Amino acid sequence: MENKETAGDADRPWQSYHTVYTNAKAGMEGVDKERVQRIVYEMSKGSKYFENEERKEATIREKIENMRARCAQLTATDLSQYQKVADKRILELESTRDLSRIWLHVDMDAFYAAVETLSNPLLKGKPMAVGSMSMLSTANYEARKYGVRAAMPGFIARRLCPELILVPTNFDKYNYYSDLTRKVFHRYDPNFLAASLDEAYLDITEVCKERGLTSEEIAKDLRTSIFEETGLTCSAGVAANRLLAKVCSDINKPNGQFILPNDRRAIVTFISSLPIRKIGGIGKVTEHILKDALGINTCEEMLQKGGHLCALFSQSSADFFLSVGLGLGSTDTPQVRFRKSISNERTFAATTDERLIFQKLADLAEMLSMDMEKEGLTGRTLTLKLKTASFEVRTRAVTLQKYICSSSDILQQASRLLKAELPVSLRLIGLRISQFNEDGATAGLDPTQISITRFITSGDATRKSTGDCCSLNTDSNNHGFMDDTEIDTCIDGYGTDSETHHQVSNQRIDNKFSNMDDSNCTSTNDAEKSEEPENLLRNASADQANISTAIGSTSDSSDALIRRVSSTACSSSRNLEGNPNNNVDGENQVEVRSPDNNGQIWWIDNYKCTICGAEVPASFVDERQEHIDFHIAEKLQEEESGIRSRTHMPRQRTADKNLLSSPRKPKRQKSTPEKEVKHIPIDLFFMKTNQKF
DNA sequence: GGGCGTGAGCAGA
DNA sequence: TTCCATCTGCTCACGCCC
Repeated sequence: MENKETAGDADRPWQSYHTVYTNAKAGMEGVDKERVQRIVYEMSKGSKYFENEERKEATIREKIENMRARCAQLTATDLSQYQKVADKRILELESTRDLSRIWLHVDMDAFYAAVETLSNPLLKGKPMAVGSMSMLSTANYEARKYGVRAAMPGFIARRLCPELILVPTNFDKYNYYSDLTRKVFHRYDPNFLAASLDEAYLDITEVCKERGLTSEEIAKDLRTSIFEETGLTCSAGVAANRLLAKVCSDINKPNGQFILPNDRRAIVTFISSLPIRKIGGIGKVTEHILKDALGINTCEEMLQKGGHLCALFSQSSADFFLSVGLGLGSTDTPQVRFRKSISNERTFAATTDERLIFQKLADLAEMLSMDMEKEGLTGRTLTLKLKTASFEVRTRAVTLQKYICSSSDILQQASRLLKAELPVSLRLIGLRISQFNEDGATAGLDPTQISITRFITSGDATRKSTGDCCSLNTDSNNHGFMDDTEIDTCIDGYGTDSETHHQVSNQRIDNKFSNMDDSNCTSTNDAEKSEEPENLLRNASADQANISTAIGSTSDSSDALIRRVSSTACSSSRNLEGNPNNNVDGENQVEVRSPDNNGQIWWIDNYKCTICGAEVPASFVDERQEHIDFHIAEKLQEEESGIRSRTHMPRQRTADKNLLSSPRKPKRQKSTPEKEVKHIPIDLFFMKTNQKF
């Protein structure tokens, strides 16, 4: 992909090692790219990761060769025909051009790093990155001068910049500052689209009119407000659509802005020389393919090679490329869209130990179940993701008759999928649930049975799809919907029982103030060391017995399941580093005190926040203060907006069994994103639109 | 042929 | 010393079934 990768490759093999680390990014203009590329290559060479990258590269090369071959087979007549198709399509696309709106894209400058510098001014002016030795989330501009950047492993970054300061992520802080920026955005466009914690799109058409200001003045005004109210700088881009606004915001980074007039000629001129990689949606692979197969380097060339694009790509892809060439993008404010999947994945030291692997699977099932419960989700497609020791990624999916959300259901199905892959050496396991129940129907039900069941249980069924959904396995009515396959799974699957959960929980507590790195997941933590293989086997047997009992629907098993759900759900709040379980003891969790009406915060047992359940020992003075500040700010914002907080709903709902019979909250109303201790999933804010237009 | 399920992969933050 | 993440949306290709 690099220009120089030809004759000198034998002497400088790193030039053909394609990584994202050498791509131009704001603040990296003066970087010695060759040095960075050499170091990245030398540190990666020979590793399994490197070998896998080479395999992937070979696959892409093969794809490109195929495309070239197909190109070569095109006759002049074929090309003429495809060119006509392209010309027609270009006219159609052009007719959709909308220059009536003014979009502004705001991008906070090195957001996480900037927030960390605000909290610790000693970091100012020093090369610093947020993340761990495994992976960096972002780097400040001082670090970028050395070639250090987001998505780079920390150990490589350290080699590039030995004095680099590494700061662990703290999503509480980022959420807090993100909320502050959003209050500002709201004043300019109440319907702004948050693309992530540090990015947003605003339709400023109306505010320009109302205030009688130009888009440039509005952008300047907004950036000033952001700085005054947060102490953080941002960059802005203004253009006729979101695709262009995003490109524009990158031009004068950091702390700058760029205005592209709503004028067709200006847009076409701007886009014509733009490298295709600058466009959102064109990543490393697409760039590689377009460049090497078709010789397309700039957006203008998308139009020039329109015939080839129509010949070689699907209609939707060709449309996207052509619209990029025309500088078209979304101008509408998209409808609110709900999330389509929810997942969890964890990397750990590669292992072939099946007991360990199943234990990690159980952890993930538990975490996923809690996340689903928090959002009141049930789904029926479960996807298991595996990354082998050689970095090969496999996914295995199953679509069920019924919607599930309980950890035991998830684990049963996931175990089935995993068993088929054994033996295998794994370094990552992930679980994803999709195909959500749009209807808010009850977990465990066959979707075809929803209507009639609702009818039968009218007035009561509605409560069952939210936080208490996981307890539905205790409902004897439910068993009518369990099919033979599921019974098989229950009998031979790796279930979990409360004892196993207890051990899992303890393991997490041990790590809860450590960074979110491999150490959380490796097999060498204390809790797992103490878990003797015999105990694991006993637990596995107990799991099977427990699940079999559940099928039998005895009241004992129901109670056990309720206790299990209750104890795990009580620990739903995650700590700052993303550790998913604060559970100490299911028994202790029953007592939950509400915050007082004045928003005062105090600590249960001198370590647990009464509002969100986050555990911060007394010795963590700064962290405690930050935590309190966060809740106070949250409270103030709620009072201002008049929106009732739902922050600790899941905790209360599951902790108090009496609430199991209370009416459920409306399902997945995301107009006000939930504030959690854990960072807010990006997609809750990101109303992703069709990139093709 | 269209819908659905599955698996792989790309992209972005 | 450390040794390449996590989460989500989306597209595409393929096979199966009606």
